[in-house]
Amino acid sequence: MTEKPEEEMEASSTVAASSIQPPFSSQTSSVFPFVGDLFDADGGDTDSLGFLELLGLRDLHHTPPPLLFDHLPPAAGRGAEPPDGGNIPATPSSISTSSSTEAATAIRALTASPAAAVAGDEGSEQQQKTSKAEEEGGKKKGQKRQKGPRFAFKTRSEVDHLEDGYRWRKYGQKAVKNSPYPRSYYRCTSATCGVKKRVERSSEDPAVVVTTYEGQHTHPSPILPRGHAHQPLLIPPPPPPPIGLSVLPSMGLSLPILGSYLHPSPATLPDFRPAAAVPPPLPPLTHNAFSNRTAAEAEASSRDHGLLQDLIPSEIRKSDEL
DNA sequence: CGTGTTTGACCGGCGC
DNA sequence: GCGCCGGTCAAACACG
Repeated sequence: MTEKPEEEMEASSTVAASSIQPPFSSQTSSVFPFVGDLFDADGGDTDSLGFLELLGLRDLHHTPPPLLFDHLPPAAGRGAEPPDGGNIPATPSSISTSSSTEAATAIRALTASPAAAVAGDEGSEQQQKTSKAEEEGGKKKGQKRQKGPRFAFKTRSEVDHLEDGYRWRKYGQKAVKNSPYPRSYYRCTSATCGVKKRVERSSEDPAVVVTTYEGQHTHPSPILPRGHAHQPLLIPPPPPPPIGLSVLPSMGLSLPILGSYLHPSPATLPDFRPAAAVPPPLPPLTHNAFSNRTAAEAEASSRDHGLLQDLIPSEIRKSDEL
């Protein structure tokens, strides 16, 4: 409720996220659809490409892919309203185990308003504390404390907290009004990273987890979860995501990647555009996607494509290369 | 012992 | 000004 204004703002600026059907089979439905409109703001040529285009999957987009969102109940997460929580479903293991079939994830990328984007910085860590200073220093009371870029997306998963390659520390949990499910607050464990994320289940559809990322990772390499160290998560050095540009990995990226996007170095955010600037979180990769390739293989490819290969099936990659 | 989770309290923003 | 609510802190606890 109180967040409505904020969210509405985001919603208006971000528009509904269009989901793209993953090139992968339904199994890898964990791919996320990115918000086309959102990124559309960036360039006019992005017809229905949106995020994917940014990711460089233009070829894939040439065919308007069905929106995953369509699968989600309109009301899920308050429907049009951007749910506050959005997390990146990045837990390959979780996804693969829990929702290989219902891994369908819809992403809703939300970005803070331009002002927010500008104001938002990695300092989100102490947003609360700093927010005060900010408000006093420059912001007005009427303005809600704006944080760094935010994007939220929905994921169908049994697990609330999806692994995205980064390590998160839970620092709070609160019951949310109008929702039987509590909202969990996570913060990147990296001392220098102030990225936060909120995770909550949709009251409309318990199967849907809404994850909201806030801020950008300042560290290039995501940390693999302890228990998942053996997982073939490829985390190539974060390709400096040209914000507001066009090269964002689209689907297929593992959460780790997502993290990278979240972490475009502050230096690259000079003129950060709210919607187009922030790449939406990547969809939780399905382990399946990885399983198809060997780590070595992926690694090799990662050199060329960075993270995309992880997500994109070789077939698709081929087309991409072509 | 280090790391992460749980949980109640506290703080601040916002609407009435 | 008051109350509600979201968000965060921090101590206690659990686990490997």
